[in-house]
Amino acid sequence: MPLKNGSPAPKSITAWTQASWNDPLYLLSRLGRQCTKMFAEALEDLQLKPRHVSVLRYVSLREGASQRDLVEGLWSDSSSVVSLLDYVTELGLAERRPNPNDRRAYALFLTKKGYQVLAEAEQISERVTQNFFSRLSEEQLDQLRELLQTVTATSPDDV
Amino acid sequence: MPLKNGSPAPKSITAWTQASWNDPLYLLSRLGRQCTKMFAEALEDLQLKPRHVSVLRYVSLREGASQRDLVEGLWSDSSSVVSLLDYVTELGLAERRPNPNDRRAYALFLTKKGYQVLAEAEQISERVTQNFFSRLSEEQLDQLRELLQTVTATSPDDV
DNA sequence: TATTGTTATACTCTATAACTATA
DNA sequence: TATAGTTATAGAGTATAACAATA
Repeated sequence: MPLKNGSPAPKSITAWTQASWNDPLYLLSRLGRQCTKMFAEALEDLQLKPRHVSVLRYVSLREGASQRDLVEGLWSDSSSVVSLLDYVTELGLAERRPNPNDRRAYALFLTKKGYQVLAEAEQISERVTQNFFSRLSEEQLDQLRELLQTVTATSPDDV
Repeated sequence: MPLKNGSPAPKSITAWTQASWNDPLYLLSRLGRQCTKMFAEALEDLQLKPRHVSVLRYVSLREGASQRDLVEGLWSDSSSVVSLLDYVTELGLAERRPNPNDRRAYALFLTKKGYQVLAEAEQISERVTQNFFSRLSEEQLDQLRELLQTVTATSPDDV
């Protein structure tokens, strides 16, 4: 039986899911966890988690960034960033170099291997994206992306 | 500077966010965590977490359900369901009654207070929804809901 | 006095496996 | 032999506060 908003829930969906079927908060929360999990599984061969890919991405786009920059960029906290960087550094993907202008801070760089692994991770990301959103047409995926961008840009915490 | 797909990233967005600005996987994952956190904070006065609201919702729509039903419906596992139910039961919101047809299983019900608190939680959910998606028009929110429904219905794990 | 990075710690969530009582 | 529920436990993720070195 169709509900007030949106499409009727497919038969395969459980009664519970029907209850939350029109709740965008629930849908977003659930899909967020689900796609993170899927991405994490696809990354296993690279010994990386999605958060590590975020670190590599960030550093690749802002060579010489400090850990403080990472904290703000990753929507994270300083102690988490320490261990994320410890990890990718141990894998030989990133380096902490001294910052000549501020002896407290590091200047972060990817190694050659770091760039290679990041490229592989990005390919995996695209594969997972195609898989996860396979039921959407290209136009619909563009639409979804734009809507999510709009919400992201204006969420209370902001970015 | 506009990127290949989607809208250009707003000025307030950090360089890092620009990097992930067109990655629907990242957007979904980030917004999912963010809205869950926001909902959790709004629920503090009721002493509930989002997962507890899911439990109440589920039981309210399937009176007499077993814990096993909850496990499947909540995309969870049996031990988590035990503690979630312990919690809402201690708050006097739900009851475990014996199932007359199967002495291994419970039949779950909400108390009168459970229904009242669920109603309050649903109001809070609507408030958070309005707030979180405030930049979307009603039509856009409907669009987003339909897109998320489409993705949900067909994700590999399925429901 | 404020900031960068580190360590220690604790709390929540999630996942697993072993167990009981019933079927 | 399989299923409903429980317990114990361990791992990941997150958050906080205290601290050292430097600004």
